[in-house]
Amino acid sequence: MSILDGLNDRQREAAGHIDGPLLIIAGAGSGKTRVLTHRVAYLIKECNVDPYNIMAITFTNKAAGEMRERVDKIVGSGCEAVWVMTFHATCVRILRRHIHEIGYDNNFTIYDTDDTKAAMREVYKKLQFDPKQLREATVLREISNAKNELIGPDRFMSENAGDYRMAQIGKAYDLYQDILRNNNALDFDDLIRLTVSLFERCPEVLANYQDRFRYIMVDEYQDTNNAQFELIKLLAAKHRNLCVVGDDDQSIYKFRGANIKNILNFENNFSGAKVIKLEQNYRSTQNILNAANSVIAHNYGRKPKKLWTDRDGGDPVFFRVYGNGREEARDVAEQIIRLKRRGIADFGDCAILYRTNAQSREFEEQLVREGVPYFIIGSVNFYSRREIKDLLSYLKTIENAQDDLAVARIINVPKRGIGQTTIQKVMEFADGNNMSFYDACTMADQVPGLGKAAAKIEKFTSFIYNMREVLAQEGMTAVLKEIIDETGFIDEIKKADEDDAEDRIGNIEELISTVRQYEDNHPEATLSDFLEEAALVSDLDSADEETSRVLLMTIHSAKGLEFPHVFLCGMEDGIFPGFMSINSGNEEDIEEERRLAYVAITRAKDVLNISAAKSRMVRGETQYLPVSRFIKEIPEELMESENASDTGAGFGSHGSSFGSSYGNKVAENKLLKKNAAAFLGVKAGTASDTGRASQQRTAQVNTTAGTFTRGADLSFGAPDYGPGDRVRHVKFGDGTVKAVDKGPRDYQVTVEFDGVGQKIMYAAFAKLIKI
DNA sequence: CGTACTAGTCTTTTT
DNA sequence: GACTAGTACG
Repeated sequence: MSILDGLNDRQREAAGHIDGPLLIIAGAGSGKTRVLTHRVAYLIKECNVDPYNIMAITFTNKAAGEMRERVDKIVGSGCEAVWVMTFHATCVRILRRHIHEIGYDNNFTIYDTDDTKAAMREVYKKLQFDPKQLREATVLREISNAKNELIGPDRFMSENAGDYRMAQIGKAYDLYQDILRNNNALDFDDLIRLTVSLFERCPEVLANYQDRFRYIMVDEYQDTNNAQFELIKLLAAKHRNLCVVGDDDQSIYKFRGANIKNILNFENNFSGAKVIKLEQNYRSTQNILNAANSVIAHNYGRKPKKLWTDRDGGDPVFFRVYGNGREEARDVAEQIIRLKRRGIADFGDCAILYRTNAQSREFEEQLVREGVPYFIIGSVNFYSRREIKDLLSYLKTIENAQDDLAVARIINVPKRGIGQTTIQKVMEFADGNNMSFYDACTMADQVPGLGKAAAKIEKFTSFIYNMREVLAQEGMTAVLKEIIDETGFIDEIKKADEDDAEDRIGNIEELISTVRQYEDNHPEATLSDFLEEAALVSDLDSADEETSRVLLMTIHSAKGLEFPHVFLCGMEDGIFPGFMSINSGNEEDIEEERRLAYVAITRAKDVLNISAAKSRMVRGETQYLPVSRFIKEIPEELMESENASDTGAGFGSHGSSFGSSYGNKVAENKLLKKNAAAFLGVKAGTASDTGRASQQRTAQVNTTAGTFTRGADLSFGAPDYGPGDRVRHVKFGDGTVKAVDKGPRDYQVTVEFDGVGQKIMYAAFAKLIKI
């Protein structure tokens, strides 16, 4: 009995092809992970390949983990030596060993997007650039693009000397690299780029890895950028046993440098390549596949393929149009509840997908209101939350204080009375004496013009010094707890703002237990090992631990996942496809969005619900957008459409209650919004109590102004509840109002929440609903 | 030096 | 609408 039994013919052919370049075009749901894992097992078990000689590269930790697990299962012990890692982790591993050979320090830290922005702000200060003329984000994007093309600062500057704007960017690039270098830091793009340059400049290092990795596999090959392509090409050059798996129709990462040509031209780049297509889909119903096939057929220049399944028919694709975004969200929540109640699906079988993260809020609100358990993936990565980053910066500083940005981040967190001017002075001193910021801090008494601040800095450095002792004696969990206790970190958060203090403290607790777990599982690991892992982890990696909750995520995050019931929302021109791609006038941008639509549709196993809204709040403005062009690309006979817009004039519906005529509704709404705010403002001036009269008055205002009295506007009006009333909060649930106090800006409300306890919050912020 | 408020920007998508 | 950098004031 062979390992390859149980695969279909195509899959078996792919997994069993061992020598020479191989391209596997794997349609959505065609079992590509299965093929990859079986191939690894086959190499080891039946071809006697040493696991040490095999490498599999993925894009996400999740994919890597999954593959590792499945290989373990088939092969059993002995496959630990196989490298199954992300591109970034692979490069880090190589660079940690060899980067000194191209003049860097092996002990580098890794900068995430936030750190990168901070570094760029530094650049702007030094070069006296004006962010209004040239945005930091633009420069960072250009730098990233350059790095993906393996263009360093020198080449960038010489190639762009003629163009003023680009020359400015070149200067920024150059200084940005200096700053990273001084902080002993690499950004994500550097990890790849410098590995390539290591290989190019040190042939013996390259030869070493070429000999080691005789069999190389790359997952999601359509997402590789040029730097990653070079990396693979170099590694595979000797043995040419390169197997790449991908789907050109699912290439959705152009914005971060992915080059779809890598997969389209694979046969040209690797002569003698074999190409195998996997077109049988094991996931979706035929109806869903037909919809996906019809949409993607509108793209040009793709590798022709057509998914098929033996799951005949199935439900039609449901398409509903709502009056506005809130109706859409509410109805999706209700539909999910109905599915659950009828025993058709569990919460965990449902996923809500959208184009942009900003769309998640409305769904979150409605799900909370309906009491549906949910989990949002990706809005804010755990490790980039402020309190977490602060604590990680402490750990970084304790580990080695070479990263100026990390030190500067925490030197006054919690408040130590060390202000911006003091930091500035120390920085100048550090620059002038060619030392790190932290080293300058340790000799604060010699920095001119510090005065009393010097003593405060001294206290800080001696604190760090003590923590290093604790780390050495008691380990990382202990230091982390010590930092939190000694600095009064949690009290500071409690003091700062009442609203999300709970969340933040919860995050901190989670960090502590993560560190403890890590320490337990890796007794030999150092603090820097942990920090490295933290730098390369994303939110998505924890997705499958969430079992019985509705998952909310962007379509990008959903790639590679599948759900019995998918709700694909916000299908409007301007949202999906987005304005950017419509306005660019470049058909390629629309094609990229269409591929994204294809990815979205093919996530659904059993039922696909698509929805759009006639009007929607975008960036604080109501927009009226037409139904997405992609909807029209789905044949009518596959769809069941419904106009689900709420025609009643109740709370939440736009326009109708004002008896407005058609015409320029957007402008009209803006005007009404202004008037409503002004009206409320007047009332606020006179409302000195929270008694019944003002309650009624506000209630009246609310009906008149409809949905316009939300958010900041409300801060002028008195709340429509008072002590003793029952209220509902989106996060904390139901509770009883204890007190309402008028504060300087807003009403402070004290509520005793059932089971959650007492909270003090601002009325405008809390958005409490009287029940 | 810290705060409290204002003005301006921003939105695609993420390893 | 949300967030952030910048500014005026205590």
